[in-house]
Amino acid sequence: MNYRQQFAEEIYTQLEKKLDMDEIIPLIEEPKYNTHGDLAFPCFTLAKKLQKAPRQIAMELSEKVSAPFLEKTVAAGPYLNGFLNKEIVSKQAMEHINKEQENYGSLSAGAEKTITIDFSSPNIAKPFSMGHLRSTVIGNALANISEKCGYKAIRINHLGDWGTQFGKLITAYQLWGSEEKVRENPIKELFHLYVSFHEQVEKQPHLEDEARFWFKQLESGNEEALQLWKWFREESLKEFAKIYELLNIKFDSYDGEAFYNDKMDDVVQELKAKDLLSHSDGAEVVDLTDEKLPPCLIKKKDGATLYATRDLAAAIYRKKTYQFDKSFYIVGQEQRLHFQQLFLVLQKMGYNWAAELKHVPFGFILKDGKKMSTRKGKVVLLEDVIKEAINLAYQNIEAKNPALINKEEVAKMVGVGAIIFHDLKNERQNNIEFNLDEMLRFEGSTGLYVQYTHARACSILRKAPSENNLAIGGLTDSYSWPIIKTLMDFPDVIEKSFQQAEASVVAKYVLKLSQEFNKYYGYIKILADDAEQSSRLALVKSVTIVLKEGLRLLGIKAPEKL
RNA sequence: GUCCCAGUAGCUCAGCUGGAUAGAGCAACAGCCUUCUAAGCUGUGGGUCGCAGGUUCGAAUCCUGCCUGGGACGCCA
Repeated sequence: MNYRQQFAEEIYTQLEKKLDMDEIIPLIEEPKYNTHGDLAFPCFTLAKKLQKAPRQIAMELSEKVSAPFLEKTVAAGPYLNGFLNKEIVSKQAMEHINKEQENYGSLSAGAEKTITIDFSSPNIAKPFSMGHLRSTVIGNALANISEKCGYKAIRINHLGDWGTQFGKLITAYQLWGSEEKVRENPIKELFHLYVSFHEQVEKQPHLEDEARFWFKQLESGNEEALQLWKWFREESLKEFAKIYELLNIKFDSYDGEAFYNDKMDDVVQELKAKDLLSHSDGAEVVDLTDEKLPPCLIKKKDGATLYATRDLAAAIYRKKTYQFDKSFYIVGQEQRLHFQQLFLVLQKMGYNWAAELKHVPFGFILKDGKKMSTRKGKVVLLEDVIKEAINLAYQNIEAKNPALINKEEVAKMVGVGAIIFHDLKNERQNNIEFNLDEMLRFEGSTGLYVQYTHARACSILRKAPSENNLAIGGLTDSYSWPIIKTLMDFPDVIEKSFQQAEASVVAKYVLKLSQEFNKYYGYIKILADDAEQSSRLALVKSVTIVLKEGLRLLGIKAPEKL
């Protein structure tokens, strides 16, 4: 079904080996304008080799190249353009998709391989911010896409459940906290305490010492501190679980920072044994001047470890535990340097598998062009945003289709879908200006647009005479053709999105397919009772299969009725 | 100061590993529901692709410099 490859082969034989297949394949492109056909081969590179004008080469090739899957080849200036045989190609494509169903587009590149994906990783006792949403949504989509490529994906939520902020929190709790309030609304109350601490510390600097003291107590196993920490952690996890439930995301591991506390000593010892540690201003570091990077800090002056130490321990532990072939870290772009350092240190330790570690950075969510500040408590709560989206979706359903049976359920799919899609439709590196109105928009290039298209298509299938036993024939009209071609692109889209670790590739794809289908829907009466009806229905069915699967990869549900 | 990311229509963004005439959505305006879900479709207007060089048969795309915005740069994560 790979016509690009076949087209290249035809050219290859006709060229009598003047160019290798490896040289021809990347040259083949899709013409920008459909009047130019489906495949194009520019002859510029050949012109030099053959000492002939590109136009002439194209002309000569057009007379020679032919194959059953090609309707014709035409020389258009320096290009050799190939037109696919719509009858044969469309029949094959639709038969294939309807046979494979949701497995269409699955790849085997990752078969027998494992990938760990570190994502979401919220901080305990702090609200789930919009920034964490990005990591969560991108990571989940990439995990799904990895699985589609054949990998076994391990979803790891590397919780921020350790660190000096707990000293601050315990201090604040003992001064101003109440058990009752925390139980009532854990995250809000804990976050309130955290914010209060930062407010008060300006007037009472000794609070910092108090916080340090309590963190020290925590580290050395003080029972009181430990009990509080455990409690805060549990309450926070309960809150996060609500959000993951709404987003329909599950993890294989919640081993966060605290989990590695007892595993860092070994790492430090190993670094010492391998003679990688050096002293600098009282701290212990791995020097990276050869790599033109600032040194990687391993231990503070006071002997405490740092996040680099923790991440080293985590990487080594994960390699041992999961035997991964690849490992992704879905973490904001501001931590680029940290991951560069981390991977280099692992290399220096002799771990060649460090080459398979990949930081997948993403842009900020900005408020008025600036990074949102969490310390001052000015944060938009994700849970509120999701609830608002669901609520709005519900109102829309009430207005447009009040007879719908399971309105609450569908509203949830639509509202959550809107938020996920809004995040995934653009390249992850772009910064996003926080804009609630835009997130909750339900027209144009949105998740709903895709869901709506899917529901429309499903509606047609419900009305079709008999959905089963479709006698699929080829479709040759110009309205179905772009859909067929886009449907055929799906496997390539999966591959590309995985290689680039870019879920937006899939999001853009489902938008494009939806757009083409909606045009078709407008022009063609699908249920018209004529000889091609079953073929058209096969096309509609193919579209629903691919849209549903594409949305699933992004983490979005595709209701059959809207 | 050094390094990283970005700069394309009024706004938000596409543009595949260089290829033919620069593409969507939103916003504006004009149309399309007795007929498969109008949360849709069709049409119109709107561009010195940040600036200046360079490489090439060919540059929005690659290289260099500059400008603008954001970020990172040792004891937070």
